[in-house]
Amino acid sequence: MGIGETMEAPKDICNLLLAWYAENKRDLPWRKNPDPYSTWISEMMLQQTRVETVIPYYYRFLERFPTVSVLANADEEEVLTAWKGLGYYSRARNLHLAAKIVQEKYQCVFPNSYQALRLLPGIGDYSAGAILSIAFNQPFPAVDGNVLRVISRVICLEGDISEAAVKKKIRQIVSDLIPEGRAGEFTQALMELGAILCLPQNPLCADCPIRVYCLADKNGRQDCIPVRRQSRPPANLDYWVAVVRKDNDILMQYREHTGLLGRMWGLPMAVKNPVVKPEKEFADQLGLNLQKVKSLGNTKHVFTHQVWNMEAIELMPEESRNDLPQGFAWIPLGKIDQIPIPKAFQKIFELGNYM
DNA sequence: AACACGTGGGT
DNA sequence: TACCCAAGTGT
Repeated sequence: MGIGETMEAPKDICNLLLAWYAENKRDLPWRKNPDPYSTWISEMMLQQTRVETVIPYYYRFLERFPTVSVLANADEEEVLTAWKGLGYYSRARNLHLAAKIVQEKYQCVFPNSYQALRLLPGIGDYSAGAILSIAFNQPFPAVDGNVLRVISRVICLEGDISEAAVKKKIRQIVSDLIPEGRAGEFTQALMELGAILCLPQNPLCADCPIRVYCLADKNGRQDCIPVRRQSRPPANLDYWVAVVRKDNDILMQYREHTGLLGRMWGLPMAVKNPVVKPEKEFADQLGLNLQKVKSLGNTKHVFTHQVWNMEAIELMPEESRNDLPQGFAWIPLGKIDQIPIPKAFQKIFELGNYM
């Protein structure tokens, strides 16, 4: 800093960041009118999900559920159907539940305090900070993956960012940085920097507005930071998936309450077993005599912690019976896009050209 | 603290 | 290909 520079670093960082943001921010739909409801919806959708993925869901969702009241009074199944394909379906259930709470407890006026927001299901520390700063311009830090990356690089922090103590430290730093009266812009500027310049791999440091303040860049550590403990490799599972077809109906299963894809509609599955034929396995499971029509081929679906290697088998019931075991139902092909079916099973339908 | 919880895009 | 990891939360 030269003589006559009275600006302190924190303030300078904020000014550079805000000026850069004003020039370079993306034109995102939820930035048009950051009211509490639409900010909340966008934040729930954006959890662990890319902006480009969220955009079409965001438009459709707000069109169908334009207010807290409409959302609160909708059927859960319709909310889940609107969420279909986005993943992490507990977000949709929590969203629906939270809307009911906002309606009952706050007469549909979205709460604007940290304590009240944190009590709503689906709103954790990050989302509370994001909603308070973006929708209410209150000086709360919102520390997401972007901010963790930006700040850990700026201070050249070599500690593991998945540790609570490290997150806490970064939250404090961000909190101290928030400029007076500009919390919303600042939150978004920090995240935007992480999203478009301070990238996980090959950050574009040459274009960074706060490069002069970045200690990782100064030390040549920008490619090593942030440090994150590596996750356990996913388990590999081999399944048969049954497509039992009766005229235009497909036999589907409402999945059990808990666990992966719980309370979503799926297809009957069985762990592959080399000493049993799939038609026999599914016949036992479904209480139907089944005939194998053909194998529809294999497809893979990757979750964070599991990989499903699926062989889809088309089967035909040998007799027409209507008493199915608990949780199973015949669903007309044309109705399938109106019920919540996760991507893993959508892939099976595509494999067999059913849709 | 560590893991479950979806999906997709980038390298 | 395989791996990383994304505007995280709940348990």
